Amino acid sequence: MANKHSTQHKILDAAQSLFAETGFNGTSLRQITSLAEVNLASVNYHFGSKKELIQAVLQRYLVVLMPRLDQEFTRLLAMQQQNSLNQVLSVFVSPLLELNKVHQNGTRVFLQLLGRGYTDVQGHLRWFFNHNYGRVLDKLVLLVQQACPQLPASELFWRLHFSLGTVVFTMASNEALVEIAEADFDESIDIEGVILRLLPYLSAAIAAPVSTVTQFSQTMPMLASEGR
Amino acid sequence: MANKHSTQHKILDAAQSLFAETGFNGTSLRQITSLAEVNLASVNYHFGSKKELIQAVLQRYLVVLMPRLDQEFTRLLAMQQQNSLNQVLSVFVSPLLELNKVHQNGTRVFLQLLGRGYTDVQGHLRWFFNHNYGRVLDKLVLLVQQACPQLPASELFWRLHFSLGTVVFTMASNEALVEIAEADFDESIDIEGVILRLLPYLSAAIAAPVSTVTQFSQTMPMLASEGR
DNA sequence: CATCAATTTAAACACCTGTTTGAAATGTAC
DNA sequence: GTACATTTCAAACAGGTGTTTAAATTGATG
Repeated sequence: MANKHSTQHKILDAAQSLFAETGFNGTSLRQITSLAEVNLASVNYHFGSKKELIQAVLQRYLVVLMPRLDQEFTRLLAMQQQNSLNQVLSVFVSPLLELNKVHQNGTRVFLQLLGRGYTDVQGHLRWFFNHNYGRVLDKLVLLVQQACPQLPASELFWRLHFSLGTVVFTMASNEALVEIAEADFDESIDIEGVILRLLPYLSAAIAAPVSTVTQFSQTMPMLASEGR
Repeated sequence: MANKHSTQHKILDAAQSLFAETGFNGTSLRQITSLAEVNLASVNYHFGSKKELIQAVLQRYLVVLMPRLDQEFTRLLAMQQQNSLNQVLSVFVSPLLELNKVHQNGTRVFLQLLGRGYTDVQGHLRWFFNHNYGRVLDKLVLLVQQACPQLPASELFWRLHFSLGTVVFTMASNEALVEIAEADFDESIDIEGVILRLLPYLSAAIAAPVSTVTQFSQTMPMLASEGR
């Protein structure tokens, strides 16, 4: 029933590759069933609808990743001494890379899918995610707040969203970027390399000094008043 | 012919709102012509195809923005003394905000469209952009390279793309973010405020110290060898 | 007003979409 | 082997997609 060559499994495998590559909206059920070599109707038979298939594809990774993250966050929160921002962000690395045990290239595929979830218009996915895993991410916010006590809450809010954008966008366009990078710099770069390049970037960004300039109009007033 | 209520203009206006909101693939010509209150066939008559319409929507902003950026980049490159990273990034602010003269909320809409061009699978757009404006962005890379001489070229490539992701994602979800921010922190924030918050974030991120760790496997070998 | 080009229009084109149907095939238990 | 539930299958469904066609309308020029 749940063996590796069952119809369900073949559909999930085919779907995740195509979803990651061309997005949820850009992938048709016929493409999926054709790649999986199963009948078109079997998607609706086994998963109900395309929406539920999308959620099932993501759930395969989330049920592994989120408990691991929750465990790490809880561990850091229980620490006596202050955690550095680098320490907080580093706890993502190991749980993310363990997704390679779920499936070949699991880490890359999952992050790509996550990006698709934000950039494709998939309202049901956002609800699904917040409803099931919102509490885990609350712990992350708390940890970053402790690591950067000098940051006002509003500034932290924006910077965490900036960072989410960095990750999500990078993963959504991952293929293209890796292609260009390998052609231009003759470096073979995998998902692990990208994650390791992200860490110092995000650490420095989130902990950046807060700007004293609050209004552009103060420095260049002629622009701010026009055309809006 | 080119007046504000011509069929062409009405199509471009309707198209840019829908494209920004639901992406290029997620928007149908019938939605566009319905919102613009013109006949369906007029899109193909005036623009040729949907692809060319997408390019025309972006071109309206690019022909304003890119010469301005080019001019600023050239000015900075001609300077005798070294430019700081902050100075380099700051030259984006004024040209971007001037897009509000092209159209109401032009800055936000343009940045949203730019993001859609990357996340939707639009190969023709990438070609169109590189072919027409590749040389301008080469100057930017040169400027950042001069401002951060310690950064290897490949590291700089990735960080510039990370930064593009930050900007694009933030603008794509700008409406929602501003709403939450205003409700939670009682601050009124517009596109200008967001751009000003981005500057120190991106400056610190791009200039971050380069990690000495090049392979995660060096620190946790048991993970790297499994499942890939 | 007549002529000719530019534009708008409704209709149809061929193809793709997710989903449903009912019969055929397969697996399972007695 | 017979009965029953599970799964597979080809076909059709209703609706959407970008694009094309040819006729109707409009605009400008002489």
